[in-house]
Amino acid sequence: GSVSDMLSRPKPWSKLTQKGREPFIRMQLWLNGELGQGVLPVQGQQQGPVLHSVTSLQDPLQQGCVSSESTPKTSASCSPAPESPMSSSESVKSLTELVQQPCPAIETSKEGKPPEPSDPPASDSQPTTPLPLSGHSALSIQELVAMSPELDTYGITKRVKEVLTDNNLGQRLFGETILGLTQGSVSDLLARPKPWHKLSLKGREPFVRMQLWLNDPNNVEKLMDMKRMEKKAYMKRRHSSVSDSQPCEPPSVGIDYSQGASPQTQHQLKKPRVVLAPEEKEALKRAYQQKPYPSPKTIEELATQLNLKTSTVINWFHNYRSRIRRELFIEEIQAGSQGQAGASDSPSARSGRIAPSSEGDSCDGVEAADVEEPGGTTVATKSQGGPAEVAAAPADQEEATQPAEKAKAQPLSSATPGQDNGEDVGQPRPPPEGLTDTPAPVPNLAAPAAGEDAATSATAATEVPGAARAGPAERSSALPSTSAPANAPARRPSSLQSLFGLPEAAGARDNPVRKKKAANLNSIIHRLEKAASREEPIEWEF
DNA sequence: TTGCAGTCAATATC
DNA sequence: GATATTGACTGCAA
Repeated sequence: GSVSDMLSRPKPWSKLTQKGREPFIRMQLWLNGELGQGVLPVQGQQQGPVLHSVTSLQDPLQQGCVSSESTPKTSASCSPAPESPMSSSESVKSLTELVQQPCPAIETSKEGKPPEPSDPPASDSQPTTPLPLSGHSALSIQELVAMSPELDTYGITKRVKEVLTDNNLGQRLFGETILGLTQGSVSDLLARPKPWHKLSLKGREPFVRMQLWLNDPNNVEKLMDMKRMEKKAYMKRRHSSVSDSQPCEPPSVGIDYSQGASPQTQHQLKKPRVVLAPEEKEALKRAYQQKPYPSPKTIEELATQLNLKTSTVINWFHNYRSRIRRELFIEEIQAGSQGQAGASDSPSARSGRIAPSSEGDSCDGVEAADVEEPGGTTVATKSQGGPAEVAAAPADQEEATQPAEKAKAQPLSSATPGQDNGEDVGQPRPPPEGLTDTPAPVPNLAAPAAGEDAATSATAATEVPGAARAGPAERSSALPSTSAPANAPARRPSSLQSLFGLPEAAGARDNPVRKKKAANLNSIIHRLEKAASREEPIEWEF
């Protein structure tokens, strides 16, 4: 609590008492890398000699491997901290160099992690956590991250991808060896890196590792070695298993996370993964469009109607929101680089990437929805009225939330009130109380087959334009709104486009973009709604 | 308590 | 076989 308070409402130095300054000194030292982890004498004793107590904390850090990071497996990676306490001013500098320059010390592979492939088991206890940036970076990775200068996450991932593909190195190997992440995470990270400033300290870690790895002149070599070793181990295992007539072990080499319980038991214990049917996803997406933050009641209903567990619905919304947010990030990046100096290569390339994701129903629900027709003509209609409609949420409707949303989002879209499915499409709704909303039942799952797309788009469709409009509060912050006043819906599109550097034309068909925007809008709206319902005076920084 | 970030890991897709 | 997608989970912050 104290920390939270201090971080959010720091007092000016001059107003702090000696004691009050202590935490700041600690923070500064920590930022400078002079304060390692260790047990802080919380309260008490350290009184007077603030610095004294603080300095005493250095020790733990300098001793060899830092903990959390390095896996116990092999101690090899824990080289003693070569560089001890850096002076505050220097620390940052050296760190910068460390991260930005060739870093021979990054001993990514070998000992750092999965020990000999031949004995994969070792790793399973701690599947993740590998790597050890050892060598001169005896600083814990967290410290490196904390002190790291802003990194170009997009550029880093781009380079990593290049190196990996050029050398025919897989994500799995790279992830497990260098990042301590699983293949899926790596894939995700490489495909959709978040901008540095949007990352938490933890989220920055993989990027710092990647940067360090890129700086390592022997990076590829090391990874290749690992690859070879894995292969060797695999063959070895295969042989032995065959000869032992053992049920074949999972083919994956290296880190064998599947170890532990016998495969069979494991299998039985595992609960099957839920796989949502396309219709279910559609329904959820539609529900999302209506209400990105459904109330528990709505969730219940959705779950019931879709015959899903409420937790599944909840998770779905969480994941969806979060993924959409991420998509937006990339778009921002792309737009940014695009906009800038012709942003050479990358941008274009990326755009390609994005699109795909959006099309699929990956996360962009929103998108999926609106997509379609270039010209924006979505076939929206399709009102499904359909039966299947998961009636989403009657209940919700009342939720204050909607109003705001509609108030904003909808306006644009709808010139057509009421649209078929009643999805909120509505005209600009008045104030919060807006119970008015038409209950937009959860979209019908059964969207008319007709042009699926179209169908899907239905809802969104109606809002397509809106999507664009969705105005991104968040974004706006990033980009000066070139335009329109917050409430000028009509103009939104253009402003967004400019924000994203999307040519009008392109924008029209660039569904993905719009979708994201729509999603973003939803989120913003939700907040607004919340605020509205609370009647809290809120200052929005758009 | 709620929402989110970051991940894992199963599954789908290429 | 490698990579992409995605439901679920953990931990943290507000």
